[in-house]
Amino acid sequence: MRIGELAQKSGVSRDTIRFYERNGLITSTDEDSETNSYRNYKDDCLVWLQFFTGAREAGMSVADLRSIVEATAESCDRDLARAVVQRKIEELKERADQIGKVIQFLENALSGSK
Amino acid sequence: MRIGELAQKSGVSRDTIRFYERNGLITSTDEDSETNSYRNYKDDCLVWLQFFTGAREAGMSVADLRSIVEATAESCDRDLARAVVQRKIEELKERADQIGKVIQFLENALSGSK
DNA sequence: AAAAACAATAGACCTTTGTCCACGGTTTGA
DNA sequence: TCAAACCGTGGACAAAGGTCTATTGTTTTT
Repeated sequence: MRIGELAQKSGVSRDTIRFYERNGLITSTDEDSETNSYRNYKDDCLVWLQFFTGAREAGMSVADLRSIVEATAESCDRDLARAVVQRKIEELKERADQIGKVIQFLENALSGSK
Repeated sequence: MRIGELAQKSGVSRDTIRFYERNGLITSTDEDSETNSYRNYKDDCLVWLQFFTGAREAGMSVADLRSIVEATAESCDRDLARAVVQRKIEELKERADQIGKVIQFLENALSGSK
């Protein structure tokens, strides 16, 4: 599929898709190298983009995402991928904990101000 | 206390404290307006700064923090403050949920790649 | 075939969140 | 008293994450 379709389906703007691509988060092929230079995306790009959107909301950086994408590439060591992803999971859990603490603080503030 | 002491106690740099102050997160008084223009901070600034640090780690923006600070100011309506803080708590919970989803996705990816 | 819609690239621009620096005053300890 | 340590201001700089525009080329639609 072309970028417009992918953008529409994923809810991620064309510019952002190209930005992600420049940053190694997704890849495309040239759909027809003789006539145009349009990017062509496989269906799994859509899944990735949806993941990226959620992950960004969860506070992961583009660099984080790239390291996951890279580690899980076909060519890569399965154990390495596992380690990288495991590490990111740990970081996410820490962040979730931190959020919990902040919620606590705010709830205390609320009840303390009664 | 002066900015250096506050910085040292809070672990927040002087520059960042001034930055926060410019952005309405904390306030100071002029310790001795005749001789110098040094800022003077009350003890509760330390508590705020510690909260800010945790909240930033949790993904809250400086603007978020400012709205909390403003709403909870003495002069403000108690109910308004409650509403603002409640809203921020909701947002934090949403973020925590989002993190949970991302963790799920990553764990699936891990077990799916076996 | 002509217009409308879509795509590519390069580069400018924007916001957020700080950090660093230079320059000039103020305090403080030896 | 004199240097070291501290403080203030203003402004430059930076990195991240996009967004927008201009220009040009390709498809599609009518």
